[in-house]
Amino acid sequence: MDAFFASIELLRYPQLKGLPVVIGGGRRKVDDALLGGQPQRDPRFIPVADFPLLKDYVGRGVITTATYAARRFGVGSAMGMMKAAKLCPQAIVLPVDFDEVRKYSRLFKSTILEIAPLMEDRGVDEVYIDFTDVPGGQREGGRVLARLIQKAITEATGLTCSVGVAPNKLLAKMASEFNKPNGISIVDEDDLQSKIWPLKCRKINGIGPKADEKLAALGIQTIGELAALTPEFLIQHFGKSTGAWMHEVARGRDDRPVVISSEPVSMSRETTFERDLHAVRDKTALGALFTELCGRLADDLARKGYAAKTIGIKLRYDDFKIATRDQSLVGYTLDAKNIRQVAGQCLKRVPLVKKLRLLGVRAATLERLDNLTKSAEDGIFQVSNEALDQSIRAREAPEIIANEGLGDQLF
DNA sequence: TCTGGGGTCCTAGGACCC
DNA sequence: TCTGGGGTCCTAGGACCC
Repeated sequence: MDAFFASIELLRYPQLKGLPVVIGGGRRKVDDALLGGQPQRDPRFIPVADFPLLKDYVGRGVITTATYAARRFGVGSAMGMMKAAKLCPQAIVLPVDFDEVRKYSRLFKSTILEIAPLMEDRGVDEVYIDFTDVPGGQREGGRVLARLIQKAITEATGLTCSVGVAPNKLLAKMASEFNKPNGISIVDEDDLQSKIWPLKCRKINGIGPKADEKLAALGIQTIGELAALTPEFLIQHFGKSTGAWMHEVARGRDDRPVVISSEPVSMSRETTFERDLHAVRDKTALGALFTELCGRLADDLARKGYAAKTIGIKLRYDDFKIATRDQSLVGYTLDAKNIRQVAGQCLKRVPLVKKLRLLGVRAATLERLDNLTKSAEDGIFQVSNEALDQSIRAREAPEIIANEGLGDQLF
């Protein structure tokens, strides 16, 4: 979907069309009292001058999406708001409306499914579609069906999307970037040298900042240059798995299937504080936030029908270093109090000297509640709170307390 | 006043088991 | 006085993606 979060807001506030708008923000939201909470005011007629500007934004948020007008100023996804404000102070800033995003996400996906049933979900605004066997899917190399899908999505949502058509997911993903917004791009094996090899390695889905930096240090900038390297050389520098993979993708080869359904692996809740917190000085606030996160995680598990065998925590310190700890239980839980208790044990094992910027709680090794019926016949069971307590007690006396006893005082 | 939140997958060492 | 070869599970960290 093109500039998904921003485009959704433009449906609500069409008067902002063509203007630089950024969506995002952290805990300290823009003053949206003006925009939300006033149902009597028709959003379409709120004067542009009444919208909050990026230059007035205060807080730690990042940009989720920028309209194409804002992108011209160098503003883009994942950029800190403060940095963006310097580049484009006059941009209008709006918070993410997650309910609305979910609504449109479901809408465009169900529209696709009516046309092509083999769809892989890749997040709120992206999917892979296998239309090998969709009737008419091969006409004009796929262009006819791509157009049909675009049209159906726009009719259903008022939003545009860009489609890449290719023999595999790797190339389709790259192709989808070629003609944004509202574009279609068709790439096949014959286009490898002309369309793929001139691209930067970073355009490969799976090569991020670290791998790109390493490649650059080896003098490799483009996918064509990557393709010229031997598998032995790549394996020597990137390891057996990554090296062999790089050799394949540089040739446009990818045999991953389109996966139409999958089970979640983990669920988590985390929050970045408005200001860095100290474990001792801010222990009341921290404790309350911690309990709140555990409660929200428990709600998520219950709503989606899962229990977890592993509970973990995540901290980000003021220097941006991350620490994680986790603990597996004898059984499965989705109880907020259990989660809070186990997560509290994890917290005792991590140094709490530096100030904290972020705190998170994670549930992993998930099992569907349907598979956890009380009967032990299938060998899986919902553990009782008593058994869970035992499991927790058996693991007390944490190995490292760099800050002797501090965790105990706190949690 | 730089730098969100929710995910997946991989690696690597150690425990433990057969 | 030298010490297998699987396998699984647990834990911590890190790269990457949307």
